[in-house]
Amino acid sequence: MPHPSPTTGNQTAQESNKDLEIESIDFFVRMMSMLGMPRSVGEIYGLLYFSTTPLPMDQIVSRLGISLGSASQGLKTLRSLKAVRTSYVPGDRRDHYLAETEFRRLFANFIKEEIMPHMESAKERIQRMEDSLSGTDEPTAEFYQIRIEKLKKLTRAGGRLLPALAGLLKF
Amino acid sequence: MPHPSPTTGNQTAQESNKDLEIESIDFFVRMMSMLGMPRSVGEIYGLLYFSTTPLPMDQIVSRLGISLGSASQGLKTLRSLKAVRTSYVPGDRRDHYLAETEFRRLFANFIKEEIMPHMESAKERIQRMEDSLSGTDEPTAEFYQIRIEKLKKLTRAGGRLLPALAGLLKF
DNA sequence: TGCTAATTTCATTTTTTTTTGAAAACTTTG
DNA sequence: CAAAGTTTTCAAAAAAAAATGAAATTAGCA
Repeated sequence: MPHPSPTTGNQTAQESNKDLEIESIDFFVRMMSMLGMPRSVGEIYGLLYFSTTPLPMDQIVSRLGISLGSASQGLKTLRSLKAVRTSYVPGDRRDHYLAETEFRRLFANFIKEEIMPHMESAKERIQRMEDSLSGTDEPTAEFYQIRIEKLKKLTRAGGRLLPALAGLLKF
Repeated sequence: MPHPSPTTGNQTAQESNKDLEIESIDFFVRMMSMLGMPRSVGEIYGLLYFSTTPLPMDQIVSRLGISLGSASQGLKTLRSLKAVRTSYVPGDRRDHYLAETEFRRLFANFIKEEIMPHMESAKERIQRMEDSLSGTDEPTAEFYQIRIEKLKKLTRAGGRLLPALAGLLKF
């Protein structure tokens, strides 16, 4: 089973603990998929999470057996979530990636980037509901108004609670 | 545009406010999809949410233009989330569905049913990580131990916070 | 500046998820 | 208990999402 260190001769630390790595990848693949992220994103983060050294993309590709495209795309996603960052390695032209492991920050970022924008458009949609209701004076108008009010409360609660969530995480 | 009441002659209240209905469906389709639910589930809930009367499945089918299979499957999902319930309508053999609108309860249920089971298996996976680490005495063992500890804290925090979340929703 | 390694992009393919629709399984009632 | 109405199930089709890989782009270095 040939698995030589592709460019740099640096692999000793990661060579062992294959089991750990596998469990980690498994763990994050599931975790990420709960958050609606594709498999490859979980795999990459899981690999980096237990890596003692920053890894260049081509090592991520060869170790995970995924394509260059997936790796590039996945790293882009992880970067935008601030879940990985690059670290400079002298004498190596490639970017080396490192997992960001402060979950509180990661979580806060996820909510801000992925959830809150939806809350905004939800509010607009509710506004449109009210507009479509105004001018109606049928007997059921009150029923609709109550339902709309519930949605408002829901989005209001969400809009306040979600950003506060990360702060509640007492890691 | 033929749209006769299929079996019962009861449609007056819903006939109007098509706009409201459309916005509602749109709203819940997006909301549900954020929670990983298929489109049809959001459509059904969105329709029922602004319906002044309980609706039988065949009306859900014809109003949304989805298949019987989707409707049956979607209602099953919504039932299991306690997001809809059936109400008895005298002289009608069909089940009539009603949206459950207490979001706090819905949310609590969602967390219990859809999220917590994953937390459990996450804990098992972390346990396996620790097992695979024991017996190693390489210099990097401490690094791994710290990472594992972080995961433990994460799942612990999640396991406590998530169930408490619904309680925090001050609707 | 020109050359090459590294990375990104994106049309295509593959995989996964969702929907459909028709058959099977119930259920009520005449 | 049969017939008609209702609901569920599930194999197949359709749609959506993700992965691939090769071409295009970018960036580092001589």
